[in-house]
Order: sequence, then structure tokens, then C-alpha cells
Amino acid sequence: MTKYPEGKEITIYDIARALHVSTATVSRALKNNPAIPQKTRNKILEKARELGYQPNTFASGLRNNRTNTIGVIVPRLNSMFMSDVIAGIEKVINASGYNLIISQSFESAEKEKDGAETLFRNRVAGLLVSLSYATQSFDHFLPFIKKGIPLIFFDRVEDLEGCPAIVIDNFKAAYEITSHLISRGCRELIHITGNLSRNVYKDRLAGFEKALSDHDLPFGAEKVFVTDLSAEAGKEIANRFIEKQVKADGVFTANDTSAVSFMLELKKHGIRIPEDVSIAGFNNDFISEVVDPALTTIDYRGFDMGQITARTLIQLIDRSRDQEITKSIILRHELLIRNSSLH
Amino acid sequence: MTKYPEGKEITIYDIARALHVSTATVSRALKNNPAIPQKTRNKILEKARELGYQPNTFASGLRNNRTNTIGVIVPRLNSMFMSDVIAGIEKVINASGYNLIISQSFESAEKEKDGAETLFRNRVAGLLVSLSYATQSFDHFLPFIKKGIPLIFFDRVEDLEGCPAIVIDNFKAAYEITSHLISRGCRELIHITGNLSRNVYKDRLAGFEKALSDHDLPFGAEKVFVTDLSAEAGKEIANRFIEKQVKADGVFTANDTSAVSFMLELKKHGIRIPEDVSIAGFNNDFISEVVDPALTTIDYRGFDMGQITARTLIQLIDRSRDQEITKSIILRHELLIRNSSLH
DNA sequence: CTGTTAGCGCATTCAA
DNA sequence: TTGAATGCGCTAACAG
Repeated sequence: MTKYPEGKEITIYDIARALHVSTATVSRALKNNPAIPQKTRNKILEKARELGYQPNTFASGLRNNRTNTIGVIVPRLNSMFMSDVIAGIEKVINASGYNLIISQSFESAEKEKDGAETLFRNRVAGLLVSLSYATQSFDHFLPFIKKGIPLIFFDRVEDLEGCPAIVIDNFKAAYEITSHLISRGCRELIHITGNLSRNVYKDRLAGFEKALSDHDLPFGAEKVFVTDLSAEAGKEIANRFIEKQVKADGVFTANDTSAVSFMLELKKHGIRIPEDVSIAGFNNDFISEVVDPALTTIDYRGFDMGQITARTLIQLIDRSRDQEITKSIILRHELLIRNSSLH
Repeated sequence: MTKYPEGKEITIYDIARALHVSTATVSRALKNNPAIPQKTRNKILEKARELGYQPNTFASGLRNNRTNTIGVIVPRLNSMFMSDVIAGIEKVINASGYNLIISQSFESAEKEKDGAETLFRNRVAGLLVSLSYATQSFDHFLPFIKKGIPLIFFDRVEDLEGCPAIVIDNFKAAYEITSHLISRGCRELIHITGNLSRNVYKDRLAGFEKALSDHDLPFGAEKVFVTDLSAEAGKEIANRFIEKQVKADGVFTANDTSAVSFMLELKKHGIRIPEDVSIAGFNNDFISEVVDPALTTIDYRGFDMGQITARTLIQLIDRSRDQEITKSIILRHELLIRNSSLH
């Protein structure tokens, strides 16, 4: 009946038998239950080590109906910013004794939904989400909310009942950087952005618009380019600019990747940066420092955001019957003025 | 006794009861066991959907002593290359119905060991590893090997019994890029590298050395700089160069990050690239294209490596009683000649 | 402070 | 083709 294909595992029964105690005692000792006196506990811990005992996470998960696993869903892992965030999350999660399961949506609502379902089925203790471009419905998060599983959004967030959001003030950052461009003499500004369903892009656009209006500069839909913010997108808008379909003396782009590719394409065609066009990006990726001239941008370090997001989640998971609900957090950002905008 | 704190879950018992069949039948139907006729199976599947049944992964894990979870341990998530690899891994893993648990070693042998233990305890179905700088002992992988859990190394690999390695030909790539520098007229070459315990750096150094010797150029320990390959490291070596403690007309660096920071520091001090010094990096990160002049480098796309690594692992997990053992794979690389080396 | 006991949900064996 | 029964390893209730 019982099958031991490759050497059986050590269980608390083995420890109990070796020490002539009950499994209940062993279980308690292993969990640092104060009912067990130090001496007994030590004996048990030592025997466990001696036998090479490894707790069976399935058995305890089955019993408790909870894991020490935390799920995260992000649009993609391979962007400088996001990999920084994930690195920060992983660091905190792991240091707190949890595991991290990762899922990518590839900017697809469908894949995001699939990821959420899988993570739910795997009984994650908490969920961290940065939304895909395409997400419109949030129903796939309801099971978590209903079941009381803490859910936190970061960066690309949505205001759902009881779900804190960890963000920066995108409106303010965009306002500042746009105002900077204006203060350097730009009068015809355009904005390259991403899907406006997402707060990050919507808010940055709003900040851009407000800065224009506060400085009595005209604004209109023709000044906004909605793209996927890829390097290709930057290049494409640059080409429209080169062909005079687009006029501008200042460009604010919602990420560094597209800003840099935009800049490089212009340079390739002999347009001088920042003399002919000033450019500003967003994120302070390493490329923004490396490109020539260095890109004015918003510093917005992902690693910290990841750590704070993860800490907030763990706090939420660990709250027994605590006081108030953890609220959303707005992180600091910083305007980095560099050569690309010294027009 | 039974506790349903937040609305009970649907189990196969609920389905069985609703349909007046046994749980055994339900279990079989859900697993597409051919003993169950289509008609019955369909009825069960539909009822499962209707009730919103979600299989309990703990229970089946406990029963089968295996998961559909795959573990990965990497030095860090936030490097362009590594995040690309992880993205590729995640894509394949998820598409194949597995989950991905991630752990970072932060280049520490200790943390790598902790990660391996955690993943082992979590009964991962397979493990993917890229080794930390500091790893010297490989004992923490033995439990996997003993238990027959497939283990694959990628990029930073080690030759362990039965563990395939997914790599590029680092020796050859280094030989090619060094030879290129020599062909462009460099006569005094230095090499900036990482920890030589790791194959990637050891092999690149060997390729560098071989290219020098094949071209009758002198080689010695003073031409090799072992660093952590960070941006700071590149800058520091650049400063030694500026202060004439280091002489060179050609520099081959084992990654793009340090190559770029090396280059930028030299440029800042008025040294002309490539007229005064030719520079070559490794990886073809986006920064290597963006920097001015663009960096000669080795193209070595991580996303594909990740996908291939993951596919190989899944194949290994799924092999029933298959033919031969999957072997190591050497992926293609490409020398990208760009302006930084047109000396 | 400690032991007995039951059961979490599932997959499998055995018998029908 | 189906069902009854069992146990995976752990934890918690309850009773000493």
C-alpha cells in the first residue's frame, strides 16, 4: 500500500518514536508552543536535526488551509524597473520565511486572470499585483477579497475595497518634469505615454496637461501619443517627428526606454539634443544615465517599492485582529535634471 | 470540530454527493482516467464547473508527494540578462501548467543553500540554478539528486552527475571578441572579469588568454582584473587606468554593465573611444546599444536561454521511462562589432 | 504539561 | 465501470 519509491521521508512520527513521546508533543515543540518546556523542546529539535527532518508543507497546508507562499503578478519580469521591484519583493518575502510564486501577464488581461486563478488555487497567503495594460475588469481578484486574502497593488494600481496601493505621485512627478521643460524654454510639448486605463499613465498625462495649462500653453489630443512605450514605439514617433508630421521642441515620455530610443533615432537624423528638442523620460533606468546626452527623468527606485510592498503585505497577513487597516502608501520620487533637457 | 471560517471550499465530496456517485469516480473523472466513460466524465466536469470546484493542491500534493511547482535560484533578479532569462523560464513553466517559485542568492553561498533547502522542503518537481559567485560546495544540491528531482544548471553551471547544463560557448565567444580587438590593432589588452570559480568567467578568461597567445601577445596576471563586474567596479578600474597604474589600448570586459561604466568614466576624463582605447563587453544588454560609441559585445539573449532551460526541465520531469538522458546544451552566441572597438 | 484522536482533500487499492 | 476504505503528515480539540 504505502509506496516508498526513493527512500522515505522523516516525519514527526519518526521523531516521536525515537524519543518516546507523542506526535502532538513533537508538533508543538517544532512550533515553539510555550506549553512545551525548554528541555523537551531542545531534545526534540536536536533529534529532528539529527534525523534530517523536513516539515511536510502539504500536510500542514492541508491541515491549516493556508500556505507560506505569496503570489505576485506583473506585466513582465524583464524590464529594468520591474525586475528591481521583484528583487526587492523577493528579498523581503524570503527573509520573512515565505515563498514567492511569480506570474507574468505579458500585458494581457486573460493571462492576468489565469495567473490569479492559479495563485488562488495554490492558496497563496497574499497577493501582489501590478496590472496589465489590458485589464478592464477586476473580477478575478474578488475571490481573494471574499476569502480575506490580503491583496496589494503596486505601481499600476486600482482602487479596490480594502486593497492598499503602493505608488508614487505620478501626477506630481509629471507636473514637475513638464514644468521643468517649460522653464527651459520649451513651448511646443508633446507627451508619449502608455495605456490610459492605467493610473500611472493617466496621472502622468494629467500632470502634463496641468503644467501646460498653468503656463498658458495649448493642449490638445494631438499632443498625446498613446503607445506601448517600447523602444520601437519611441523610434516610430521619432520618425513621425522627422517627417514633420509631429512638431515639438520638448518631449516628455512616460518611460526611459522609449525616451532613449526616441532620442537615438533623432540623433541619427542629425537632430540635436537638447538644442533642437529637449527630452525627458521616467524611471531613472541605467540607460537614462548612459545615453548621450544623459536623460532628464524621474527617479523612482523599484527595489524600495518592492520591499515596501512586500513588508506591507506581510504586515497584513500577520495582523491578528489588529487595529486599523493598512492604508495605501505614496512613495517619494525625485526629478533628476540632466543634459537632455538643458535646452 | 470542522471549522469553516470564511465559507467552505468545494471538494470532490460535494461533487460526488450532488451527482450520487463516489469520490473515487469524481477523482478519476477529474484526472481523465479512461475507466470513466465520456458521459459520466462530462457530467462530473460540468458539475465541478457549476460548483466552482478548485482542486486542493495540498491534498493532492500530500497524497502524491509531488507538486507542480518548479524552483529557480539565481544570483539576482535585477540584471537585464537575468530578468530576461527568468521571463523566458516563467513563460514556459506557466504555459506547461507549473508554478514558478523564485529565490535569489545575492551572490552568497549561504543564501543559495537556504534557498535550495526551502525549495526542497516545498517538494519542487524540478530545480533550475544559476550559481552564485561564492558557491564552492555543491552539497546542498545532493538531496535533489538523491531523490531523483531533475536539476538543471544554466549560464553559471557546474558539472554534477546527471544534471544538464545550458550554456553558451564562453571560451569561443571570448576568443572571438579578443581576436577582433587584436585585429583592430590593439596590442596591450586587459580583461576585467568576475569570480573565476564560475565557468562563465573562467572560460572567458581562457578564451582571452588563448587569443593573446595565438597572436603572440604577452599575457600575465597583471592583465586580469577580478571584480564583481558592477558599474562601480568598471569605474574603479577606469580610474586606475586614468592614473596610469594600468596601461591598455584594448579592454575586454566580461559584462556590459562594467564595460559601459568603464567607458563613461574614461570619456569623462577626455579619453577617446575607440581612438585611444577599444572596448568590448559581453551580453548585448540594451545599454550596449545606447552608449556612445555603441559597445562591441557578444549577443547572448537570455529569454531564449530561459525558455530552453525550462523546456529541458519539463522534458526531464515528464520523461516516464524514457530513452536516453537529456544532455547539456550549448546555445549560439554572436559577436556584435560596434563602434567602441573600431580602433 | 502531554497523549489520544480525528480529519483536512485526494488518489489508489481492492473488491464487487 | 464503480464504490468503500485507507492513509499521506500534520495540527488542534479535548481530556487527562
